[in-house]
Amino acid sequence: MWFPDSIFINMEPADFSHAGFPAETRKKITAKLLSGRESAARLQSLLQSAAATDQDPRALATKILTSFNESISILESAAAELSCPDHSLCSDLDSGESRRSTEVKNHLGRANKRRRLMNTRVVMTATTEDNYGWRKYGQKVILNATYPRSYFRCTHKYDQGCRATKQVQRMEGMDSEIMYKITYICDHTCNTTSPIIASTVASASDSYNLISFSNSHNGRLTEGTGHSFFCPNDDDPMKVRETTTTSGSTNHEVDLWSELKDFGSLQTTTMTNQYYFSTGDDDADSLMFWNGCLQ
DNA sequence: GTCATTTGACCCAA
DNA sequence: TTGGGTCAAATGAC
Repeated sequence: MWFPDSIFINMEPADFSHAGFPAETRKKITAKLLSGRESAARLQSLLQSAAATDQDPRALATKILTSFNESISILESAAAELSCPDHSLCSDLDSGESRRSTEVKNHLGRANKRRRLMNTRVVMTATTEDNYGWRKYGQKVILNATYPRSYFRCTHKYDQGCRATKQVQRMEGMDSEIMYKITYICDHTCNTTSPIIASTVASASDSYNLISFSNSHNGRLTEGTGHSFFCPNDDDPMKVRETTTTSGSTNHEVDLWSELKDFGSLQTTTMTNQYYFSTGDDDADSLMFWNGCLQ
C-alpha cells in the first residue's frame, strides 16, 4: 500500500510552556505526542524495510492517528477553557476558522445594506489549520444550500502571486455535528512555511470526525464532503488526478480513495460519490486527515 | 494608519 | 437569464 512518506516531517517538538496550559494538560499532550512519534518512527522503519515483520503497519498507522487525535483534542479542550472559561462568548463558526472572541455588533444605520444583525465577528488568524495564511474575499449564497459559501485566497496572492484559493461551506443535514466542506483550488506557490501534513478537521468543538474525498466527473470536481485535496506536484496517476476548471486553471486532486479503500482499519460508507472515513474510534474527538501535498 | 471582513456589484459561463 | 466566483468600497478592530 502506498503511504505518504512525507507525513512525518514538520513534526517539531511542541512547546506548550507559554500557552498557559495546566501542567497536567501539558503532561497528557506530551505523552500522547511521544506515543505518536514513537509509533510513527516504527512505522517509518517498517516501511523502509523490505523484511517481513510481525507488526501490522495499518495497526501502527491507526495508533499514530489515535495518538495525535487525542493530543489535539486535549489541546482544543484546554484552549477553549482558556479562551472562554464560561463559554458565554462562544459562537458558531461562520467560516469554520473563527478563532478570536467575538463582539456583538449592531449593523443598523448602514443604509439598510446589511440585512442581518451580526452577533459575531469572524476574523481569520494569521495561519489556519493547513498552516497557510488565508484571507476571505467573498461570500455567496448558494442555490439550494442552507449556508453560504465563503471564498478565501492566499494572503500572498499579491506580494508573491500565489494563486491558491479555498472555498469553505458548512454542510447541511448534520445538525448534531457541524461539518464544513473545504475545497482547495490551486497549490500554493508562495514562499511560506510548509503545510502541516496532518491536521484536524476544521470544525466546531464536537464536530463529526470524518475524512472524505471528492470524485471528479468529466474533469471537473463534482461532489464532496469534508475536504477535497489538490496537489500539483505529484505525477503519479495512482495518487493524483489532474482536473481542469472552467477558468482554465489546472488543479490536481489527490486520489486517496484508491489508497485508503484497502485500509483495513478504516470504516467506510458510501453516499453518492461521497466517501466517509472514520477511525472506528467512537471516542475520538477529531480525526487526522492528510492535508497538503503528498509527494 | 494598517489590515481584515463584509457585502453589493460586476463578470462570465452555462 | 441565472448562478457562481471575484472585485472593491465601506466598515471595524487593533
